[in-house]
Amino acid sequence: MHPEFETYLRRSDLSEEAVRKISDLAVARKLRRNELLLSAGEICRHKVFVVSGLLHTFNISAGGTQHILQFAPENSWTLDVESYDRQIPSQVSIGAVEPSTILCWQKKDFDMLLAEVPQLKKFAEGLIARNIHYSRKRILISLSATPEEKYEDFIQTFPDYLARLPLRMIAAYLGISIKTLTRIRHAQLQR
Amino acid sequence: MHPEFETYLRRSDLSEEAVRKISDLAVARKLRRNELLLSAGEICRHKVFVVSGLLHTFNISAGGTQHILQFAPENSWTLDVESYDRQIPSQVSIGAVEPSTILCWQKKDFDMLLAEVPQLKKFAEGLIARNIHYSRKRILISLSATPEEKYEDFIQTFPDYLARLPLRMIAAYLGISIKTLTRIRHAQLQR
DNA sequence: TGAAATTATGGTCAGCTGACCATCTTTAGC
DNA sequence: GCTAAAGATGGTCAGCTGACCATAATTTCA
Repeated sequence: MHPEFETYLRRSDLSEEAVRKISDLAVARKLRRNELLLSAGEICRHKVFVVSGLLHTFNISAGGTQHILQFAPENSWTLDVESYDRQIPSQVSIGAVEPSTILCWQKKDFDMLLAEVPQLKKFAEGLIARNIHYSRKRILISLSATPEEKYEDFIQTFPDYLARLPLRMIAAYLGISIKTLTRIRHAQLQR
Repeated sequence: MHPEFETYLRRSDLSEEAVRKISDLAVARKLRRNELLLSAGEICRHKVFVVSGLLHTFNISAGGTQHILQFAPENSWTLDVESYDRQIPSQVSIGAVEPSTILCWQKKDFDMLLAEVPQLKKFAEGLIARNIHYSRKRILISLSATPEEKYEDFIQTFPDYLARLPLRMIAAYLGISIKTLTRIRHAQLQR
């Protein structure tokens, strides 16, 4: 039904039965470039898996500046976790950076799957742990690193994003201005 | 055995049997002011509950500047999550800001409790969700807020910390210099 | 393919921020 | 209670950073 997703799940040691059960409840959807999956103010009602393409979770501040909380490339998950968990309006938007294909589960269906498929529960816990570890790292970097160190860490951590994202989005993710990012890159060229 | 902790657990609807089972495996410990519970480089081997006092999780960067990831007041939990989960050396230290009393569980004991006490598992999941929501908020603020907005948000979110913490620690938590924090406070006095 | 939009870079400048140092106040701990 | 340490504030200054504007290159999509 959703072959790429099923391959992804099987790699994580889920049984064929579990894979089928999960996959059967997913609904596929395509997003055009710049199309929004979730707008700030709406309630996030779906768990989302990215089959192909690239999404980003962002917020536009009062002055109109964009700030990016997360990128979600193929074979990753995304949603606004607070809005999804509590079913309250989201503070952020989720949109497609590239044309993308995604799978969506209704919250009630996914909750049911988590309750009935222990392997999925275990798998989800692993994702959550990774998420927590990475958030900690990001907070520590935002506290301690210079703009140049932030950029260096970014291209080390996500080597392929440099070619897929406009620089202004990298700046919006790092919390520095595009001008500062350009200056860093210019300085690095001199070396 | 540990009355304050047991009261805390009971408030979260854990059965008396569960409370007893969890409490029985805890070992109490006292920390003097500035005493370290975990030093960077060590492996975090315990789950820790703060009965009284105040701990902080921090990192000292190359230049000698302190950066604070988290405060843990009475009735909260703390540990270095990545070091604990993977049993690898920690990048951060945990120390007592105030003289404190804590409870410690060995990782293997707590893992056993999580497996055998479903109510505890559920409870822990709630804590994890709160942690994730707050981390997201903190990342968004670090990306988008001015130093003054960060300070305002801090005293809104943690009203009582202002009286318990030296300002330099608040600055170290917000990722701004003590000088900038002083300037903000000075400016606010003028109004 | 071609026109419009987006993107990247550079110049300039104001001003915020942090580093360093000194002073005064408060707190800790014996 | 007393002494030493820690903390908070202020002055000064260099320089990093972002805002604004212009230009050139690239990409999108009709």
